[in-house]
Amino acid sequence: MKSEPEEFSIDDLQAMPEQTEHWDGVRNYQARNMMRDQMKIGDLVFFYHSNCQTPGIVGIMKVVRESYPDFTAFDVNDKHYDAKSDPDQPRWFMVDIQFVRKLDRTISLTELKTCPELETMPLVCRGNRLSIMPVTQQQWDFILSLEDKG
DNA sequence: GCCAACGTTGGC
DNA sequence: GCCAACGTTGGC
Repeated sequence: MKSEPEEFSIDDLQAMPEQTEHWDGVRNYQARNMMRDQMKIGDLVFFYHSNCQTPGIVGIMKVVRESYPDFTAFDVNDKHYDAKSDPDQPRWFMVDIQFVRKLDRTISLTELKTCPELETMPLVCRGNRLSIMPVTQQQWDFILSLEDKG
C-alpha cells in the first residue's frame, strides 16, 4: 500500500493509538476492489512511501479490520469527499491496518527495479499508478531477503 | 517543476 | 460506445 509520507508516513502509523489507522482516501476502483474483496484480517502488507525523496518500501503492517465504507467520502469538508458516494450505497471502502515493524532500511524503488525476480510486479511496471497492489508469496519473501543485503 | 501514463468525464 | 479533453499520480 502506498502513501505519501508527507501525508501519512510509517512513523505516523507507529504513533497512532494502538498503532492502528484506517486507510482512507482510496478513490480508485482497482485499489478499492483489492481492499474490499481480498484483504483479510491478519494479512501482511508492505508500506510504500511514494512521491518523496526515496520512494520505496519502508515497513510492514497488517490488516486488523476488513473492508467497511470509507466515511471520509461522505464528509463535504474532507479532502476526499465524493458526492457520488452515498451512505446507503457506499462507493468507497477502506480497511484498518496496524503497524508491525519498520524495515532496517528503505528498499528503494530503484533497487526493486533492478531485480529480475520482481519484474512482473505491478509496482515496477511502466506507468503504474496503483496505490494498492497484490504481492505474491515469492515476491514477499524475496523483498524481505533484500533487507539484510545492501 | 516537468511530464508521461493513465483514469475519468462528458459531448456527440 | 467512442474518444478528446481534462485531472491526477508519482518518478525524476
